[in-house]
Amino acid sequence: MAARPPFDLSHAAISWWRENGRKDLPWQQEPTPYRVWVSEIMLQQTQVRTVIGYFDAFMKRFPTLQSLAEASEDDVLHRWTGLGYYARARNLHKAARHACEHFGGELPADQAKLESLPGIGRSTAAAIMSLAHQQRATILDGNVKRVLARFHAIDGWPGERTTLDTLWARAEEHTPSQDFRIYSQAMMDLGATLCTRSNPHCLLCPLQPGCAGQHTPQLYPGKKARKPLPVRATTLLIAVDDQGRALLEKRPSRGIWGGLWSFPEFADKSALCNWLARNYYPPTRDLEALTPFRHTFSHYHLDITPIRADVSREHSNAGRVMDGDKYVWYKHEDVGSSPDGAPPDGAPPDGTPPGGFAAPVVRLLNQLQENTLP
DNA sequence: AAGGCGTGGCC
DNA sequence: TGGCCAAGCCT
Repeated sequence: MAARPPFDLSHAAISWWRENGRKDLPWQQEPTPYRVWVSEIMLQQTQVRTVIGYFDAFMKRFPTLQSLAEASEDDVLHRWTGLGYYARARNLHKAARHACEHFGGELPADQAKLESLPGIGRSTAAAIMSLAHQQRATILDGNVKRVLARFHAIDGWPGERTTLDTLWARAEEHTPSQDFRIYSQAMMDLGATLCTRSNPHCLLCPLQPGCAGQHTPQLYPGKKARKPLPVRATTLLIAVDDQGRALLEKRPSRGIWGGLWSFPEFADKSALCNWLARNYYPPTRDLEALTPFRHTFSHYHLDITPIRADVSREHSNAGRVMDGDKYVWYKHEDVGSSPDGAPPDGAPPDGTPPGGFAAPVVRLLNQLQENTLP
């Protein structure tokens, strides 16, 4: 079998850009170091559409590096209003003054010197070097990270040192020695228009033939590793009356399942038993815990132990429990096969709660209905 | 090195 | 619908 020649990423990206790239952005006209610099700062964590509304006005007010340096910080911040990340504007102003003071009023064509200016990091410095000074330099912004992470199927979150190092290494390797200016712009355009975070257009992508992530783009770049969620435990009382109704409790509006209907919740079995004995006669037989199961929230796992207790409402001293606004005896065959969604109005204490159910409660109610509680 | 910084768009 | 993310950098 003949070895396939390695896919030439930069060549493919450059060819694509010549045909399909963006060439009419405001900062691409007269790409002077100053204009490229201002645009790159504005574009940090900010989408092109938003920046377009600010760039020309800013450049009109501060047409040169000198004019920016001579302006007051307040004036600069004023022109930045609405763009967000205002430290960018303060740094821009500081850097302009520094450049006037120490770099002869010009932005240096030197990556290290650029990076010494406040607000200019490795990638922004490279963008200025490449796009404005026409020197070979490697950028790695969010677009390029996404493109390269997919192209090389690089696992891991780019916020991690090792992942970031890998991405920089790949980025350096791909940077051509010719047309690096076009290459830089092409990679950003690919990330912004085709290799988007969601719904990338792989079929239109010039890198698709060599892309290791083309079938699973959603895996890249990797997401931040979540530290393992804490585990909490709770106990739910499934009190069932002689007609098969279950006691539900309306939860307080704050906290988990706020305002939803749930089974009465207790810290543990003994708290549950105390409550049961206080409000009903002690159950006729020992309470057996049902099979515990896990419900996961965004911020913790909740291990739920349901405990069923058959109670007789004839023999209850439940007057203080039976607050119709907070408790209801519920049988969901009265309303339908599933308690999903908002049940129709019902009159407590017998009937249907006028609100939603906590998710695990739906599961338990269905099992109760089908008599399949484990 | 993890978190803060702003606003707008996405599903 | 609210969490996640976007042409990052600084501390």
